[in-house]
Amino acid sequence: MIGKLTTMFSQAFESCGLDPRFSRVIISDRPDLGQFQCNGALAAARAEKKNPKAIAQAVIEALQDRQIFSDISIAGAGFINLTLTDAFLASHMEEMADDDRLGCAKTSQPRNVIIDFGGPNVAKPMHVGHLRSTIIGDCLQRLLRFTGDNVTSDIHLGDWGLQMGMLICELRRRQPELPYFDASYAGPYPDKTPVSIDDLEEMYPVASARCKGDEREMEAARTATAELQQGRPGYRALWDHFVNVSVNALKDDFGKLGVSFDLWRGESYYNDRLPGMIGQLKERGHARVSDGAVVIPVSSPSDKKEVPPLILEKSEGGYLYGTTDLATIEERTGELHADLVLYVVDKRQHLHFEQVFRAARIVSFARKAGLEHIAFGTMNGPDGKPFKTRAGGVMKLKDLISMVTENALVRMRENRIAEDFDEAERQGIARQVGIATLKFADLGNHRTSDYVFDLANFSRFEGRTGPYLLYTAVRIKSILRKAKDEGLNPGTILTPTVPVERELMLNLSWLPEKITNACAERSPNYLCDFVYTLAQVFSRFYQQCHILSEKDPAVQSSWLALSQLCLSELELVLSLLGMNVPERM
RNA sequence: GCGCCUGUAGCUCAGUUGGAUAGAGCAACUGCCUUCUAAGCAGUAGGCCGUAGGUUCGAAUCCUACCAGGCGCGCCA
Repeated sequence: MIGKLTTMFSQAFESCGLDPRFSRVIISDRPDLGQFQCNGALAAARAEKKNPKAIAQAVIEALQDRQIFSDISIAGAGFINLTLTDAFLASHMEEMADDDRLGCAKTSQPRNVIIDFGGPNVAKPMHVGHLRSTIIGDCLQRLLRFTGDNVTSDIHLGDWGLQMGMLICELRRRQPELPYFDASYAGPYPDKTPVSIDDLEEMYPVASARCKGDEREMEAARTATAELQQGRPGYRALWDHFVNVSVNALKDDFGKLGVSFDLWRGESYYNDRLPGMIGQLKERGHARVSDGAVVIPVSSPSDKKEVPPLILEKSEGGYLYGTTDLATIEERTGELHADLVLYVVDKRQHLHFEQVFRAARIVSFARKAGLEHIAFGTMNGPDGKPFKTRAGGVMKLKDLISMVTENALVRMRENRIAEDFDEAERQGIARQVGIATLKFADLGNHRTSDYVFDLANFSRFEGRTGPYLLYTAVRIKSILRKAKDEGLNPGTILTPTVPVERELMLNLSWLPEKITNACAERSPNYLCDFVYTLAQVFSRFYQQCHILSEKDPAVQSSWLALSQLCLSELELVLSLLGMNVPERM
């Protein structure tokens, strides 16, 4: 709808000899004065040094199809307020309801987009810190796919860094007799893993602390990492076990969140191309040796701050994650033909991406592709510091999910919801409610702002929450089901009979632009805002217009159609946010 | 030290490219379930948008300075 109106205004601006970029129509923030507004006359007046009211007047007169408006007026300094006729609004609803994409066009120029998110590490359990990257990234892949881009998601597993060396050393300390550590052993190595996921999760913090506290241990870990990266067979065999065990556990976690990836590549995937890449970059004069390390200088004279070079190879021979990141870009823009690569990563890593992106451009790996760091804020505890559990550790994602699911079950029992459903269905509903609580609490915040991780936020069922949205959608499903049982079906959408119905129609008409906007800004919270407002308006409509007992059959079938459209929008947006609506609850 | 980010109701946060009277939710208070699920709806109250200047017809939004907090700054990821 906004698109339609903006197009009309663009033409009007142009025919008045004005720049059409001023013509944007927006949702009115003075609903008492109009449903939509165009403030472009004010901006154009400044550019043209003319009277804004006169420009507004001229634009209005140049407008085609004015019969769709019941009111066009100029107010204040030159605001143009617009109100649609009820007839046009209703016919627009019909149009949306008839379209299986609800009026949301697919892009005519699909891009190859790669989204890199999740970012879990081998041997480290997924914790609440991974939540944001995962659900923001997943939302973006759903969104861009819906708008027509060709999206590939890649988990980019952290399977190749120093933590691997630490783990190798830690296991060697504990079980030195294993064949993996014997350099003279010729194989074959055992098929059975020497460690479980629980072992790994327990070992990593111990190993990490030991290395931090002891320079010799750290040195040993670095050496082991370098040997692994150079292909020492025993270490590679051991590493395979670490990775397999971790990936199985990760698939389980991501499965619970309803998140999937097209590619499960890790840093190790690029290992073989690193030496060649570095050699080539040295030859081409982009990389040079500095303090024993191989680096690409990326600073530029216009920098306000000092930008350190990107280190490709450490002085003792190991690679860093920037090295694989650079190789990854070469592959993504080359073999994978990416037009756009999104990195959904904590904003504290901003400088790192600045370095990597600059390096990629300097060495021409970026080609014409856009490289974007989709930064998000840090998750803090109530004390403003990174979140810790009461015991002082980080909370595992697995435990958080069980907690929200359990909370949902408790609430269902209290409210006597789903009492007569079978156990499996009740569990299913609790899971969906739990996940919706979690995702909405997170996605509802603006991406870049830090936020306080408060367990209460993830256990709330009233107000602006995921469960409220599911509840609203489920109530609509229930009405439609009952209507169907009585032989009542959605029909033609008629002009509104009460103000709240008109308001519902207006909100429904905003969907396509809200989606476009969320995409353009890579901001899931715009979708959250929209879907919450829509649910609120529907709830008011639901309160005021009793559908099943409506006497006038034409009005009743119109209301059913409107409810159906509302449900379709809710389900669409919730699915983009990664939430499923139960059939009943 | 340099750089980046944040500061909006008691609390948690929106505010979509400078617009008219700054919005939600939670918490508080008042009403509404013998009609579609009360995880709901209606209403009351709550603000010097960190502070001070500046640009503009117009600023929470842009610029400058200051205050407060967070984060980052060459061989971790």
